[in-house]
Amino acid sequence: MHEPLTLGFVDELRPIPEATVARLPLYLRSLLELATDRTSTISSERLAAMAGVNAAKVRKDLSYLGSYGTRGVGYDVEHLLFEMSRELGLTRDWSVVIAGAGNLGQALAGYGGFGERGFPVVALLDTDPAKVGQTLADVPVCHLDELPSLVEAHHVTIGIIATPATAAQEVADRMVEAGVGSILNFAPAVVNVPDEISLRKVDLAVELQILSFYQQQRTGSLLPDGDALPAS
Amino acid sequence: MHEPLTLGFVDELRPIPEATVARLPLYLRSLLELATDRTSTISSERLAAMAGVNAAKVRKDLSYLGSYGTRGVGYDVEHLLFEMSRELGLTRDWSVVIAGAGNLGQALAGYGGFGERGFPVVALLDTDPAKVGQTLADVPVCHLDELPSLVEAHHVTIGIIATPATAAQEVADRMVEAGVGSILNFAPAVVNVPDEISLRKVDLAVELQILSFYQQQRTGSLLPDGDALPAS
DNA sequence: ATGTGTGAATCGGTTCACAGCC
DNA sequence: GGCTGTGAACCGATTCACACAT
Repeated sequence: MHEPLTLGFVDELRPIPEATVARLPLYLRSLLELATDRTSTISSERLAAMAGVNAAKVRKDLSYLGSYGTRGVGYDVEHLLFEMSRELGLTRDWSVVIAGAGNLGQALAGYGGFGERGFPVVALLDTDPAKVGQTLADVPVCHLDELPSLVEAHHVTIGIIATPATAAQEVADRMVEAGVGSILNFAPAVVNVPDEISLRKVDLAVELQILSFYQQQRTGSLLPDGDALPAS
Repeated sequence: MHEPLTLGFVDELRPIPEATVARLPLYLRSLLELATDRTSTISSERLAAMAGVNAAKVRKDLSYLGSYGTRGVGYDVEHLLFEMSRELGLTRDWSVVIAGAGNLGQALAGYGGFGERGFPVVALLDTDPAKVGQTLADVPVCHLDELPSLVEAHHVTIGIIATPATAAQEVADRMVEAGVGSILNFAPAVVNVPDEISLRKVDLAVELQILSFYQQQRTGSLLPDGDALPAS
């Protein structure tokens, strides 16, 4: 029984838990707010309140980045902001393409939040000849076949899938083939990618169905006929 | 303040783990696919492959719903579909309002996926007088002040927040006040709601930042100067 | 006195492995 | 023989609680 020697690739030798990684952007957002407020120092307690988590979690999470706090005082906002941005890889831009120039794809392209936060959208991709060549939300619509050259020209690292479910796997395959290293999938379909590619998914209908479950639990037994709450 | 030890409300006496609830919609999707294929029976192994999880997880998850499988055979697709729909509360429609008639709100309203799956969007809400009164993507745009009457008239149970971050908490408060029981928040802000309200969040920028982290880990050490592959 | 950093305890969820039923 | 259902083992993540630094 031998360890598969630090599996994967080299990696720096700090194993930041996945759950922590998922929260770092929350802290980052809070820190940015504090920075514009000219707040110079923040305690785990207050940062926790801002990020919507508890203080113990904040301290443990931040400790994975290093010992950037000062006992009895708190964390220096600027310094923490810097270290966290570095850790998250936000000291540079990461170019993005969005596959699927439909409703959702266009909205995502037009959603200011991306470019501003260091994720410039370099193209929308579609196969519909009526769409290719247009510029929607300031983003050129290219044919999906252009993917490899776009990736090369703009050093695209992230692909967003906003196509119908049926096209999702095909598009993902082509993204991986073209050299995209990370994929965010909005299509309601399971997509498979090689282990070395990062994949996250957001399924809007699934989110509603989860809410439906809990709603059902609360109202279900009381209201067989699906009417609203009786005024308490 | 009458909190019985079994926290919350009565509930049926099976405690379906949160992680399981979040996967049920995935199974549901797979089962719907199977049903249209006229497949009558499915093993945990095959269902797992379709849903992108492993077989042990499928069996444990499904066992929370009841013993609906047949040893040596598998699960009856139709029956499982029925039970799962019931459990998820999908035997009835749940009306939805979307706050924020901007880019994202409009896209969500136009996203066919919702209405089709039992979540009719009854209104977009905004405070911009230029938008109120229009019909976008077949959905009427109403003033946010209309929220209480809309909730009452259409038995709205789910609110989607697609406003700027600054408006999110205010909108959430008004939704809760109006009687909405579940909220899906797309705004990049932490919103607080009472314990009895279900809240889920989807933050697009956060998703990209998480991908950025892992991308960084892989390429980071190799490319001190922040440029991409030394092609060209 | 205050608030971080972190081992230790705990919890929820996943995986294993096999008994039980078809 | 094949596949489900489920205790038991395991693993990652959360929470606790306190020593330690300022």
